[in-house]
Order: sequence, then structure tokens, then C-alpha cells
Amino acid sequence: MLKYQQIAMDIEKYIEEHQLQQGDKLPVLQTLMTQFNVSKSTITKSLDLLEKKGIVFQVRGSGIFVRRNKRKGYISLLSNQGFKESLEDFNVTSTLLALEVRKPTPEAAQNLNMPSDGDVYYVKRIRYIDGKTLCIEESFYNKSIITYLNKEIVSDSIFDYIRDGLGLKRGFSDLYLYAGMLNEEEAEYLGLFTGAPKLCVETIFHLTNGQPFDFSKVTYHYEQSQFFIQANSHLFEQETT
Amino acid sequence: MLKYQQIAMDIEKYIEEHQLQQGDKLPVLQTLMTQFNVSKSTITKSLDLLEKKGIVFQVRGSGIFVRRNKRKGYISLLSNQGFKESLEDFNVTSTLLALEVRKPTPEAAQNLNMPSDGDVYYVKRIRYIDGKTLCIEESFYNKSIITYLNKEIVSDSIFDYIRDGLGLKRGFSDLYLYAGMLNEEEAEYLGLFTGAPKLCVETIFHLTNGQPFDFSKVTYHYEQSQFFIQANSHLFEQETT
DNA sequence: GAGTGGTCTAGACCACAAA
DNA sequence: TTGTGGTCTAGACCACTCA
Repeated sequence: MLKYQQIAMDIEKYIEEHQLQQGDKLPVLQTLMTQFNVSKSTITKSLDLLEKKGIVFQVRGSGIFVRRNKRKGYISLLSNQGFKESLEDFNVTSTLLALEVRKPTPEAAQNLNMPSDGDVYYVKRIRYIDGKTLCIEESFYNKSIITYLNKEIVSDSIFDYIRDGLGLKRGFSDLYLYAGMLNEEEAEYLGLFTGAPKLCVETIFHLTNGQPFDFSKVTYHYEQSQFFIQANSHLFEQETT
Repeated sequence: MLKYQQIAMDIEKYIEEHQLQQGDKLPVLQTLMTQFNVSKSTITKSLDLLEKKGIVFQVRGSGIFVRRNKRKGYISLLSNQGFKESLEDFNVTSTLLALEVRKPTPEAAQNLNMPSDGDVYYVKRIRYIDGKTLCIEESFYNKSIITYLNKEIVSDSIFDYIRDGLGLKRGFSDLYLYAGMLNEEEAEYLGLFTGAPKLCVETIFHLTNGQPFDFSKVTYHYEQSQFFIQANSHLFEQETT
């Protein structure tokens, strides 16, 4: 583990354990430098990482402060795409409806940037939160990359398997989000009426080299799902040339 | 303007002008260093910024590549909260329904972290995209920070005014997102039926010092609105200690 | 003006990808 | 093995906040 990652984790753990609240001040850079015995750049890098994760914010000339959003029960759209870790306080379970090798839909083929006569693993699941239906999830894995899947892997953590079993590394992902009305089949699964609102999230997961390996489409029960996103300032600074 | 920001802009412009596509390779670090005549760290910082903005991705041992999402007509939930710049290709207009000083709702007071007997500027707008209704927007500005607003400012760009007119700087924001059903009033505004799906986004905007100054609640027409988010890998690396 | 975070440099060394 | 990006350092200097 790299120094700056380790330090970031230590600081994050410190914030957790001491129950620091939004606005609480952390030690100054100089202190952190000597405390962790590293150079200024390394500390800065740790703090930048924590800032990116929405855990602190830095104010020039003033200090480093804890950032913490108050609302509970919201699903983070950024930090974890693999559930499990998100919604820690809730009991999330799932049922496997399908696991098979097939040809991709045209949509899946396009999003996975693969030929439509190639093979994909198709996985369909329902997820429950505290016993209530949370969402329907359909995933397409490019079989030329994800060469093997079985029930055990799917019911455990696919992403862990991809990293540890296949030795592949996840890179960036693109998320697309929209609302609509449930069709008959979806309504049935979610225990709602046809025409009720739905919230859909499509995600394309890439490897670190930019190759897409997983296209997933998740349909949420609108009453069980709320999302949050933490946006950082750096993205829209220098907007006027 | 800082060196690394300028360089980031130059590279971004280069990608735009040469219509580079996802996966296209940029010059190597060494080349960029000499080309811009700066140190390695500075170039790295520029590229990190571009990576955060979802414009490039870097692959150790291999190179720097263009990242570009293909779908058109999606609203970015991260880069711009001020419309105007997002959805460039579309004609976005708006109508002002209300602009007044009042007491905040309990919800607004809490989100703005202000006393409920303080004053806020309340702004209600409808936005149109290519003539079709896009959303209803209600905003609450803490009047002790945003001391003055008028019709000109509101119909122009509030955020520009906050920066240039008041000399304040935007920091991070928290976004909350959920789906639901339109009530009668909302349905009327959006030209849909009561009970039709809606997509709501609540945003709390903060100054760089962490103080919230704007709480906004936007209700979208589900047929006109689609969103996208670009997620980066760094956020979920080191997940297992 | 003192304190604090941010930028930038030059250079050593490390880790990974691809041939 | 070579090329390429990533980490880390020590230190100079800059820019902002706050009393």
C-alpha cells in the first residue's frame, strides 16, 4: 500500500473513530507532516484523495475541515458500485434469476463495444433491502474478458472475483440515469402497479486500460431508493477563460 | 490562471479541436514536459485534473488516453450545476415565477444551516428546453450571505453574480436524487398528468469555507431529462485494507 | 503580519504494460 | 528490456484568511 493511501486511510479512520462532524478542523499540514514523517507533497496528496472522496475540504489560508453529509439511507452513486459496502446499516440480500451465456442485445453489444455475435454472461438479479424489493438488475459481461462465472461467484462478489480471481483491475465507469414508468413485468417484480415511477441506472464499467467489460441496467423501486452525490469545486473553477 | 489549469485547458481544447475519440493516445509525459516547458509534477497535476473531469484516463506503463462518452443529450450531474453551459447544443430558456424575500421552510433552514427566523431569497423558475418544459426549480438563498438579488441577476447567471458581484467563491455541493409521482400543481406546470413519474434533485451549494448558501430543489419532466455521471477509479481502489 | 494551504521545481526511484 | 506513468522528497515561493 502506498504511503499517501495509507495516510488517507488513517485520517479517515481517525475521523470515524472520533465522530468528527462537518466543519471540524484537522491538524495543520506542518503537524501532519511531522506526525506521519513524510514530505508536504505526500500529505497534500492524501488530503486531495480524501477531498475527492468527499471526506474533507481544504481552505487555503485557513485549514483542513471535515466534510460529512447528514442524510442517512442514501445510496452513493460514486463511491461503490458494488452495493455490499454501501448501505452498510441495512440488510441487503439478493435472488439470482438468471445466469447464462448468450448473445448480447444490440444495446449491450454497443455499450460493451463488442461484436453482436460474441458471447456475454447474462446475469439477472433482484435485490432486497430489509426484506423489501430494492431493484432489478441485469448485467452483461463480455465473455472474452470475464471468461468464467458461476453461481458462487455471482452470489458472492463479482468485483472481488474479477480482481482476485482473474487479476483484472477496474478503471472508470460511465453512469446514465433516467426516470420512467414500470412495464408489467417490472411492476410484478417490484410489487408495484404498471405505470408507477421507476428510476433506471445504466452503468458501463471499464478496466484500467479503458476496455468496457460490464454493462449493467438497474431498475429501482422508487420508494426504496434515494441517491446522493458529492461534487467538488475543482471541476467548475476556471470556467471563464 | 495557474500553469496546471492553463495546460489542462490547452490539452482539452486540443482534444476538442482535433476531434479525438475515446482511446486515442496523447503525447507521452516527457513530450508534454518539454512542449509546455514545465516540470513533471505540473504536467501530472494537469492530467489529474483532466482525469477528474472525465476527459482523459491514464494507464501506467502505457500512456494517456482520451475518455469521451458517446451519448448525447444527457445532463451532467457533476460538471455544471448552472445549466447554461451544460446542454450547449440545446436552446434552454426560463420563466421567472417568483423572486422574493421570505422566511425559509423548515427543510430549507435545516439544509442551509440557518435559523428559521432568518431571511432567504426565494426564487422559483421554470426551465424549457427547445420549447418543451424541462423542470421546475425552487431555490433558497441565505440572505445573510447573498445579500441582494433582482430580476436581472436572476435571469442572467446567479453564480456569475455571486462570484463577480459579491466576490464569493463556490466550493463543494451535495446532491440528493430520488424519483416520485407528480402532484397536481407540478403536473400542471410540466404538462403531465398527476401521478406521472418525476425525478427530483436537491442540491446544497457551499462556499469554499464550507458554509451553505443555496438550497435548490428541482423537479424534472421525466421525458426531457436524462443524466450522466463519470466515475473515476481512484475512489474505490484500496478498498480492502 | 502571522499562519496556513497551494504551486512549482529537479531529480531519484518505483511499478506496470507491451513487445 | 524498454518505455511510460506514479510516488516521494526537500525546499522555494505564492495566495489566501483571519485577527
